[in-house]
Amino acid sequence: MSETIGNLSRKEQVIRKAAELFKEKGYAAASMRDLAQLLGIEAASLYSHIKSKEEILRSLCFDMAAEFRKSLEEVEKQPGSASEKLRNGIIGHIQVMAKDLTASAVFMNEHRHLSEPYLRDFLLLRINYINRFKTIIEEGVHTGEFKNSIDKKLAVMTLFSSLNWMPMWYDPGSAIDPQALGFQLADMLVNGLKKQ
Amino acid sequence: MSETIGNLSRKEQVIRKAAELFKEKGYAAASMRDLAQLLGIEAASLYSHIKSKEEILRSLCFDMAAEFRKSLEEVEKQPGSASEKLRNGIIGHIQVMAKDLTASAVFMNEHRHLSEPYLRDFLLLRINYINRFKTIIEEGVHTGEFKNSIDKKLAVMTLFSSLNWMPMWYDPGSAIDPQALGFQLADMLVNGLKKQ
DNA sequence: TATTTGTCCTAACAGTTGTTTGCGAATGTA
DNA sequence: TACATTCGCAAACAACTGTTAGGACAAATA
Repeated sequence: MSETIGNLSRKEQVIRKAAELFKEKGYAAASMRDLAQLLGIEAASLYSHIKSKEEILRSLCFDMAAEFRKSLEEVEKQPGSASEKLRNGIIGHIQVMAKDLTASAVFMNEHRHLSEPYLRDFLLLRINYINRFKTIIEEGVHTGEFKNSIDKKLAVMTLFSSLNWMPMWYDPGSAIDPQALGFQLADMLVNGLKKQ
Repeated sequence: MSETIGNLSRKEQVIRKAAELFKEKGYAAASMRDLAQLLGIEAASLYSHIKSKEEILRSLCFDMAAEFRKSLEEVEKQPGSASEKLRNGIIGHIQVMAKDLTASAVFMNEHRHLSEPYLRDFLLLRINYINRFKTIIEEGVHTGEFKNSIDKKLAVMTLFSSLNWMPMWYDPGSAIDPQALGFQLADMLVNGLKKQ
């Protein structure tokens, strides 16, 4: 048994479908009966695979968080100027998202429905990640690469806003592929829209 | 009757508090009993002032939409280069948001819970607004002010992502005031982080 | 004074929520 | 063959959902 259709265990199938549902309707508005119906089973049967609705959300949020963290660590290892690091950080972030747009959307929009103490843990991971980007920006301001006229909190928040909304509008079947998207996004944020 | 504490009718008080609640917990997770408790009354009493939960959401979303529209129309009237128009559009958008950060957050995050046909209407207003910004960007590319290397959809979506997340992190009591925020945001998006 | 309007109440409704229990059937392993 | 595991079901649970009905009291209006 344990058919692992397409290399996915039944539990993984449940979590995947849940991610789609959470993305579409939002965590709170998505019921376990909705989810069961999408999988062609009864709601009670879900509990053969998962412990609770929130366990699904937790696994989606924390798995994504781990991916982001891994990506940033790679970037930090490599030497280079602040703009190069920032550029690589942006590209890495986009690539992680592009690997699972659905989970990314849930990660971004639904994490607030985590209960304590998970919510606290999640937010700590998040602020740590953001602060490491902020450090890169501060480094760039310090070396004179970046303007010092811009508020650093504003800069880093604007950066993450741009990145984190990508899963909401990006169509993976479109002309621009994830890598090119990362390149262009990095260019736009670092160099701006204007010709120089 | 009709005490209008602080110039707000009871209905307006209900809608305001609802906005706070919707922002904090999300529309779907916020119950009418939660809202009633915040106002110190029973859930049933809310219905003396409003027709339904969704009516509150509708009024929040469409009132904000009208403000954004009004602001953009002002900008379009005035002559100037594409970067000037874009800059003014950004500053206007930020100012509208800053006037009501709570309603702005709801407008942005909770509009999807509108039922048809309101959702459709809302999305039409939104795409129209976005397209008018896109036109400004295209104009800038055409006149050679902006790079033509950047995908226009990407550019406009990145712009809106940055703008729309502002209510999530901006602290109105902070050092940077809404106008300076608009200036800096416009500068960052048009000219980038890098020194020129 | 009489009447309307605004505001809130208790009680209740029908439906939905996440989840548990106990069971059965099929599949894989010994 | 015997056994364990996986996967699913029906039925039920207590709690919660948005909302309605019908009434009470006070302030504003006539």
